[in-house]
Amino acid sequence: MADALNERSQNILEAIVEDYISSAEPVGSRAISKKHNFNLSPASVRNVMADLEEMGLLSSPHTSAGRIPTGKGFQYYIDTLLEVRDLNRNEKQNLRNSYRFQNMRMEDIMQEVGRVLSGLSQYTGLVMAPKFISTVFRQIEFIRLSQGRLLVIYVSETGLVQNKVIEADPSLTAHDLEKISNYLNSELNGLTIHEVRAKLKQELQDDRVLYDQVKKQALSLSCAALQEEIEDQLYVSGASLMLGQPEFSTPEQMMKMIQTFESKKLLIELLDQGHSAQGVQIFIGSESSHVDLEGCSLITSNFSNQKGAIGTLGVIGPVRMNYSQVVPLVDFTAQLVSRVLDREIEKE
Amino acid sequence: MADALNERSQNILEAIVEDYISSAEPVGSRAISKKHNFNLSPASVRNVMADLEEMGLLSSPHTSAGRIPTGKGFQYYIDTLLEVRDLNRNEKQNLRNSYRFQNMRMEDIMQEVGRVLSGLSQYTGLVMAPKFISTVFRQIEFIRLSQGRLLVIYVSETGLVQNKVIEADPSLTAHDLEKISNYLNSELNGLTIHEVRAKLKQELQDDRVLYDQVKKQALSLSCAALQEEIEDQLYVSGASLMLGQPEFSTPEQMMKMIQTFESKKLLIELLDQGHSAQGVQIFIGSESSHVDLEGCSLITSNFSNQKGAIGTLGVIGPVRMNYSQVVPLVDFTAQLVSRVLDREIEKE
DNA sequence: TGTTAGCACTCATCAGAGGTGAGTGCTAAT
DNA sequence: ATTAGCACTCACCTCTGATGAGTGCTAACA
Repeated sequence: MADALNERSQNILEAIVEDYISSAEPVGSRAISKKHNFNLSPASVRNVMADLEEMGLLSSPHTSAGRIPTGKGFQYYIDTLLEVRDLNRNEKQNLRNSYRFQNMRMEDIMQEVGRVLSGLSQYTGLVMAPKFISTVFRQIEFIRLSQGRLLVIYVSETGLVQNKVIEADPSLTAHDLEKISNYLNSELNGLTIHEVRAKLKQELQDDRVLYDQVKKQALSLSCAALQEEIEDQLYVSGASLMLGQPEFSTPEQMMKMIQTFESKKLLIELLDQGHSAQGVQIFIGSESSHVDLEGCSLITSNFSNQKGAIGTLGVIGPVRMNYSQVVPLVDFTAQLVSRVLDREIEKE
Repeated sequence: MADALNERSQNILEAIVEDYISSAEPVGSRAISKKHNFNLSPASVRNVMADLEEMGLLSSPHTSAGRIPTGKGFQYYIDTLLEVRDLNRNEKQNLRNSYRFQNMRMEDIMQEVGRVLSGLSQYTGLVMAPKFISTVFRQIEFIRLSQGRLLVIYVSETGLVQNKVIEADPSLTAHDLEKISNYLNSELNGLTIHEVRAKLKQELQDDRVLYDQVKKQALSLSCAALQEEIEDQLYVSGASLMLGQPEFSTPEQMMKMIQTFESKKLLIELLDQGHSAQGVQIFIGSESSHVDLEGCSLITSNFSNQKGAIGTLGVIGPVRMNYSQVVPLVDFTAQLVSRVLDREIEKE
């Protein structure tokens, strides 16, 4: 149906969307007929506009204002009109130079990526670290805290360090713990947490385990340490840039926006949705999807290393976003980060 | 000079400040003479107000509005009029129950404290983790990344895990690293980073070190790992509550506020200022101090364990803050956190 | 039949005018 | 010393009319 647009309608829709992207204001028929040389009078443009409005691609805030693209209109623009040009060599090099990953911890890299995404796009940058379950086991350490509580430190293949506290048999000595971690480090090295869990489950069913004290303790400890999910880590950068956008300029909208960013829950949910997809994904936060992100668009892409640890990064901005600029930025950055993750792994 | 206030002036100033705290609106003479039974006519109150204004404790936005306390006025109120009542047993127990520190990582505890501070005060909660330099050495681990880069994991006595990446001789084997970390773990245990540095410096000057390969490598690695500062960790909770305050309700002020919170730099600076003090401290962000925090007040207190790892927590809100409620909250929370830090240390 | 000029109409936005009320400072009476 | 009385100030609200951008419709035109 929407594909039934003839060329002229498409051109006009495109012109309206692009004008609206740069002005944030309703677009009138006169402006379209003038700026873009279609050789059409405003009246003709108006006719087309009326058709587009009927199809649900445009809307007018009130009778005597111009037209604004609807969510559906943006969707159509993105799906069929948007041409994403690749970055040229120069731009790629510039982007590479923007990132300084020398001797950075994984956390810092994530944060830095968010900062640069935000800085270059002038919207809000999001980076979600690789999910715990998809990371590859590298090393585990146990440190005794008081009262039978153990600090577990887990390091993934990519150098991501995570820790949690678990309850444990208070009679375990430091020496026991060392033996246990040595055992686990040699047994589990190179497996994803996913695989680790499968292996643990299998071994626990093996009766012979019962007779090997170290192995038994090791299994029960690692179960406690690795079975549960570790909270997702989301880095948000440049939230204040969002507040500068005219569509979020009222105090109420600002409040809502900051609250949404602060809780992170909704953002993580959204980033998760694109988690299995390849390449750049675009979500348009229309009326249909979550209320709290009405008027927002999210451009994301996954990054991963060769062993499969998958994270997601992206940019969130107003629906009226400069897609032709942001899409390649997100795309190339994801590739870049993927390469950095691979670099972290020691080639042995 | 300001202390030359007679009792009536003090009472009126107090009334004005408290009315203003609860209403956020200029306070008029009529309201004062009515609500507080001073048995004074509005006209008399006005006379006193005029005096207080002359002294710089009050100001009027324009001729026909009421009076607003100035920064100096608030300062006076805090210094000489504010009575901070202690929490009673019930309130203390409630507060204790608000915090759930069971099996939490240090990071989570900090975040949770921020959340609770913010939730109970309805302002913005701040928690700065103990400074790296003040923490007590517990354990260090080295993990090889690619290209001669080492991941250093440092665990403090309180279970705070920090990591960084350093360059290192690529020829070091995993076995070497284990020997080195074993050496360091036994040598440095129980020292603050401050003391560690002194010890390293001393040992490096000892010629005999040159002949002990392990010791030499250990020293050079630990220097690289522990010499530099690790960035301060600041947890900000409930920034959006700040935006709900009428004094920051314009879009511009909201933007400024969020930017200030986002960069964290200024906040860290401020929290640092009270870092050596004992007990609750109050900063009033008047015109004199930083522009970005004009109209804000900061209530902080340090927390520390017996070994001296010092962090800071607090609440930031409008100058027009409910000091009599927030001060005991901050105070008692700091005590609570201190006790939790001590609990983390294994009694051996 | 598609295009366009012309025209009446709509409606957000802005500036100015007038009214309202909270609050003040001053003065004179208590 | 305190206070009642009063003129005065000024932010705030509402009403008004003017302005102009933009629309929809109709009739003329190629």
